[in-house]
Amino acid sequence: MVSGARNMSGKRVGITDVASAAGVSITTVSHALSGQGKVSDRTRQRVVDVAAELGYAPNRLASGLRSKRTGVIGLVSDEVATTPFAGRIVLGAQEAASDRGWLIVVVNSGNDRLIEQRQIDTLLAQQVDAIVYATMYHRPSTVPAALRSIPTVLVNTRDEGFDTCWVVPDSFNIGKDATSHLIDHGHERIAHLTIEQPGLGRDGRVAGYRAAMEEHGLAPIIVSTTEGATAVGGREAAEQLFDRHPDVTAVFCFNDQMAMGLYQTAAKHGVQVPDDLSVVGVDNLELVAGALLPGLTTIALPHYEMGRWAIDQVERVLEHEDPPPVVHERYRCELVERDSVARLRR
Amino acid sequence: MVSGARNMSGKRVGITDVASAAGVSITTVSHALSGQGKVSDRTRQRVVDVAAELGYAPNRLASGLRSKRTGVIGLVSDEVATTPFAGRIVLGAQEAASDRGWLIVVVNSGNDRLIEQRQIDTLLAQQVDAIVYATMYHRPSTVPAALRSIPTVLVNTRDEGFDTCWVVPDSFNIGKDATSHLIDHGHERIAHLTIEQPGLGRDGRVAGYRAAMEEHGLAPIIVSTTEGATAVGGREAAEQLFDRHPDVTAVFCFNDQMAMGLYQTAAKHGVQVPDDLSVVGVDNLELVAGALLPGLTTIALPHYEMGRWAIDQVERVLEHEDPPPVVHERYRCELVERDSVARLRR
DNA sequence: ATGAAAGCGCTAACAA
DNA sequence: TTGTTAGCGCTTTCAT
Repeated sequence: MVSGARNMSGKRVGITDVASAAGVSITTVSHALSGQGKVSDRTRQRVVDVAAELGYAPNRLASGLRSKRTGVIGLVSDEVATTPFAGRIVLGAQEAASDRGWLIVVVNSGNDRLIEQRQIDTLLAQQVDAIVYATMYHRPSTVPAALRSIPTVLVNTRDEGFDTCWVVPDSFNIGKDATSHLIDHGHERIAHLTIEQPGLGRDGRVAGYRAAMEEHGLAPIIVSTTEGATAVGGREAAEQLFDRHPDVTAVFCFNDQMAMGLYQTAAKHGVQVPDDLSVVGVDNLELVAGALLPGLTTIALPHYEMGRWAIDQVERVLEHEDPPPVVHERYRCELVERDSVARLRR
Repeated sequence: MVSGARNMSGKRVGITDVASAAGVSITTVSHALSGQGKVSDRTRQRVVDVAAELGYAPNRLASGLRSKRTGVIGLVSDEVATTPFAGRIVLGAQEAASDRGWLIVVVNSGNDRLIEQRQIDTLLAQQVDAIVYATMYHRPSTVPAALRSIPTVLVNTRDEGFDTCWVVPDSFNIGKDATSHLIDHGHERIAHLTIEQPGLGRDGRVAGYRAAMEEHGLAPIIVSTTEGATAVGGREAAEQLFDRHPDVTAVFCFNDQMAMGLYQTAAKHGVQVPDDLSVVGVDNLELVAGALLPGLTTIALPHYEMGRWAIDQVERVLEHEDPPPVVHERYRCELVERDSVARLRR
């Protein structure tokens, strides 16, 4: 039978319909379908068959009310629209939830504390089992106090004053791996294009870049912009770079969008990528890294994986009566090779 | 009081806690808070104050079970991650829902009918009040039969065999407006770069382009690619264009990504945008249209607005006992001017 | 192994 | 205007 089926009185098929059709009590139906309690195999099979035939699906409102478990997880994020990142986190969380028959309710605050508070209240009133709190950029945050009353997992962020599970990208190694990749290709005069504004992601990448350079006895060249991590910012930083350090042979950019700006400024100056200049970005935004010519070698941010990880942790917390130990994770990020890095010929 | 507050027995504050604290019955609390039934202003005020003080929020599971209204809307989409479009639709729906104290549950099918069916079953079991069914690209679809048992609004798509509200972009006028904009700037040899694969969005834009050209007695030049609506497809189509129609002075591209490919091929051929070639795209993807140099003039797709519209329709259907007339909408799309169109000097 | 009954927290119908 | 009572459709105790 099709889902959303009705019984003869026009109401959605309920547990009593199944019980009477199978000739058992509603308790037995509940037991047979949920796998709880003891039911003979013959009875169980009959109940399952009848339920399928009638197109029965338990009303999750009623079961949630009684069992205190709704199978709904709230996902609070600061932005869901400006970048495709949000989508990847949501998708990972969603697929992990779907595997367990759970649902994700996404709300977004637009970085407004009042709206955020209201949204969380709505989620709590809806009796969500847990909340995943995600920020679109790797940065610290102070999560609303209301989250302390419910299992919470943080994605892309952490809160000094709140001891709960979190997962972030390993920003230090993003910087180190990107830079090492360029060093491995024979480059020595390697610049880092970044943004002025401090942040967990930015600072980690800068530190990783410095570490890789120093490890090889190379002098770091850091150029930053106040324009933000966009193509415009990339152009601005690139102009500074070409002006002050015309001899660099490779550049590690804070993100793919800044790398796009660098491509544009390079073209304007008649500098060819990768022949005259090798470039590495961060994000692996298909829309940018995959679309640039030549394709941009970049480090992929593990948004999908972090979304999945968050739901794994939610399950771990919900399955254990006594709270399991709090876990933190720094995801190592993969370098995605395209065509923007050339071996330096000396 | 903070939300998610507990009473002295450690349970979440309930309606009985409020009732006894305010010295009234739970019915009166319900009436006072919901605005239903008759309650004196003094009593209402007292109840509201006490509820606020105790941090009470009604359990939406319990109220939904009784009232048959959950305040949760399901949003089914084929993709939520690959493009920022999904985000805009979700955001619009979400903000409209939030205005009404509703919640949006997003599920995505990844274009897999089986997964789609399962996701919809989960939504129905969760007793969502309505479902918004959205596709990421403007195309026809056959929605699952289960949606006929619940108020449904279609976004970016319609179903021949299912008479329900839908909203799509006005693709014909996208083509017509984009082309007219170029004609208004004095261009006459205007090509249209598009994809081979037919579709509501593609076909409408092609028709609109043809209409505008014919209206001005100009000969249409259509170049299409089998590579898909990406930068790669744009490059491929652009190569054809420069090869076969080197004299065009303006191009209307199927979307921003193809326009990006055109920019790249133009640069390779030493053709300057906009001095030698004017370009118009479609989508207004900030990541592309805003990042290209020069900035791309493009037609914005009304994803956010369609998301909001869908929730408006949901409300209209839910508020009326007897189903109100089915409504369809073709959103006229706005041209966003940047710097890729120049007046033709003859 | 199965079923009767209680009750999750609320709203709707009805009584006072 | 306020309160009493009966469920909403399930799961959970506790009998049998």
